[in-house]
Amino acid sequence: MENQPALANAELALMEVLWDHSALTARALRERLYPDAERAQHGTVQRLLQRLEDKGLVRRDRDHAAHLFSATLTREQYAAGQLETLADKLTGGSLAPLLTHLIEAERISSDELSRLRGILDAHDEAEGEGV
Amino acid sequence: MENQPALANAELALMEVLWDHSALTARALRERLYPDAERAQHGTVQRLLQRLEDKGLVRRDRDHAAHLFSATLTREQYAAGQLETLADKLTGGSLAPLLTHLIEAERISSDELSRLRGILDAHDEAEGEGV
DNA sequence: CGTAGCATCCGACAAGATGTCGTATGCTCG
DNA sequence: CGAGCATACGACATCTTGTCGGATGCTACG
Repeated sequence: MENQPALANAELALMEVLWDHSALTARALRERLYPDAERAQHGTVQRLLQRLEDKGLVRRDRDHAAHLFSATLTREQYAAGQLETLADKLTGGSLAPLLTHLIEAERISSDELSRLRGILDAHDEAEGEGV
Repeated sequence: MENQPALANAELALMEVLWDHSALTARALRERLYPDAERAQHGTVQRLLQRLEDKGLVRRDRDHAAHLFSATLTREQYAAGQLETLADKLTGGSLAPLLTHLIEAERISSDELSRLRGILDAHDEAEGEGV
């Protein structure tokens, strides 16, 4: 409901790394993000990390000399949140209009379509078992 | 493909008006966007309109003393484009992961779910008739 | 204990996007 | 022609983002 804020390029790039490696130090992050940097750029990473922490997307484990950083959300959770935000802003929270158009405009492969159908069906089954 | 750029607040507000009224003059737009403005703010609307035109989201009919402005995309088209952009950025273009999470997290009402199912089914039928 | 070395913290800044104006210029109609 | 309204557009203040650089802090080792 609180509409996850969108991430900018460098922030997203950093999150991508965190999504692929459960917990990393700022140094490890820097090595992956700026492998061939002349300048240290360690400050840059710290800054990004701090702002991401402020936004609630990164958790910081202070129990080590060099803090360990990890994502608070999975990529899928973040993505789903962005989708909700989008729907809230544009279609009153409803996903149907978005999907409808994408399908009608033939922008969704049949593979993808059957995958979606599979998701709905799977959910139906779960439904039967009560929550 | 070309990833429609996202719209900021004032721009989106203006598009909302255009989506509700096929073609309007800048003046009509201003009256709806800033109904109780002290200052004229006509320049602001013109500026927004111009930037939106640059982004390709607004079309301008110059055949009248006061140009007539209209949206080049429907709200649904724009929304669908945003959804695609989102999927491209976060899930390699695939929608399934987004939907999966939303459904599993019970963020989609059953109403919405049957609507989605309806969309998929409708598409199946159309399928049979060839393109 | 002192200090080298690496981490964190945080102020600063440039660049770009946004929203807002003000003004110059242009068109139309009486 | 001139009034009145439109458009064109430069200018600005504000925000966000990405980047540094330097101050401060912690740790480990001689």
